[in-house]
Amino acid sequence: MSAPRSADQIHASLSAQIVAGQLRPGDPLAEAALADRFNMSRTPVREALQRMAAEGLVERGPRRAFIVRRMTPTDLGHMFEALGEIEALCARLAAQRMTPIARAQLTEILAVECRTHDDYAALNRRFHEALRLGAGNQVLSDLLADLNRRTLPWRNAQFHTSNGRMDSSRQEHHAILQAIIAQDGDKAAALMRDHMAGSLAVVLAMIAPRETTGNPPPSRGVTP
Amino acid sequence: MSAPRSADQIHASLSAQIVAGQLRPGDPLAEAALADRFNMSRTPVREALQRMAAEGLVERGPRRAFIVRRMTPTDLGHMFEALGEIEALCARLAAQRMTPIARAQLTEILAVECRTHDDYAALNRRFHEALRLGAGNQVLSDLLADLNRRTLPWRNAQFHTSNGRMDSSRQEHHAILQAIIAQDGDKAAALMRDHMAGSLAVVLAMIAPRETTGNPPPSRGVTP
DNA sequence: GCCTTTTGAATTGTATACATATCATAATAT
DNA sequence: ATATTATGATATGTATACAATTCAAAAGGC
Repeated sequence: MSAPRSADQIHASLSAQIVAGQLRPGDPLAEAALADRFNMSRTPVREALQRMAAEGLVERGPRRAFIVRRMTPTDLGHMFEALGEIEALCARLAAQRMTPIARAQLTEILAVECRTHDDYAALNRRFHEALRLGAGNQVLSDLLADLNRRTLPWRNAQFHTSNGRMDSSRQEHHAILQAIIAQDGDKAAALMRDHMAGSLAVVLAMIAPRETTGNPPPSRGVTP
Repeated sequence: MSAPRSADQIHASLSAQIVAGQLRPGDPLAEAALADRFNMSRTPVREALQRMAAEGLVERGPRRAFIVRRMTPTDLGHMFEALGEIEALCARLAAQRMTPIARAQLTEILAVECRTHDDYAALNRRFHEALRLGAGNQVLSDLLADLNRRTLPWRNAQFHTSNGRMDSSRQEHHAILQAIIAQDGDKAAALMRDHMAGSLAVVLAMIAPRETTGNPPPSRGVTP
């Protein structure tokens, strides 16, 4: 059996709280307080925080204390651009490389009916995941997963936006699917770029007015 | 003054030894031995190793001991493909965004004469660095820096290859420069993709015959 | 003879004590 | 009154002791 390592539990718990918005950018992460809260010593807490720092989820604040990572508007723009471009790159590779079977599975994913936001979030996740797998590059897939995790605290803001976004997002997914079935890599990439830009513009518009290095509106639900 | 932190020193030292080939893939990194070698306790050694693990330079071996990261041939292919594609992406963005001044500086970099391999390695580094800056995206720039560090142990093998590669690499650089001056993003990206593929094919050809999860030939000099 | 079980050593994971740096507060001199 | 310096508290950085786990080797049963 795999031994339960304390540091891993802390890492998972803190990461989840950060991406869920329960811990917000700028919040302090004092070692002693966390050790007390998890009923553990500072050592595994430090390990978890150091790993999260390397992953870009937390940063150093005053007194070299760890704080939940803040983002300048410029940082957010760069991160979302990188996310969109690499996702577009994966779409192009997927169009070139997916097997007929994989294309059929991708079609199946989009054929599922869903009404609630949670349903659609799950569908959306499956769609993008299938595309990442279809690109056939583990490194790019890992990069996307990382960027997704790091932007999740900010993307969750999309929940409150119009339901219309859900419908247009779905149409864009189908357009991308058609391009992939046609094995038109450039078109798939261009469509995916627009798709990501559209969904992320909503986030930026919601975040820009607020102070950006501070706290994004806490909420649940993801609709890229 | 900034306090000298032991963990940072160890991290820098070990990272340098790994990318330089003095520590080779699969080599064990026992905590006690390293602590003894650096005349420090295990705590900062563990911190350095954990950060390097998150950065992808080391991995876990038997007994959960840290070892220098190994790579399957598939992993290497994925990593080099990701490197080439993102570099191409940056070239396209740079073509769209570089100011006339930045373009002039890029031209200057390529105008410098150089005869030794070290000279050319420096020129090459400056060229790619200028392009990353020109893309104007810190996140993509960081991603490239990471991928470069992680592939450095394997790319160093290129040193022994023919001098002809240096000349053709130089010609490819000039072609990319022309595309950027013409602000032709797609062409710059395509040229960069070919450029990276060409230089990395040399590495793969040299590595493929050997056992790939083991050790790359140790050497110095980089010529992407 | 081969497989299973047990036992042991060696290494990593965790806890705690101590050292050190950083920031805030207050006191003092100008 | 303001600026500067001293001083103290609080949090992080490091060292060391202990616990737990893992792998290997040897002993025993089939």
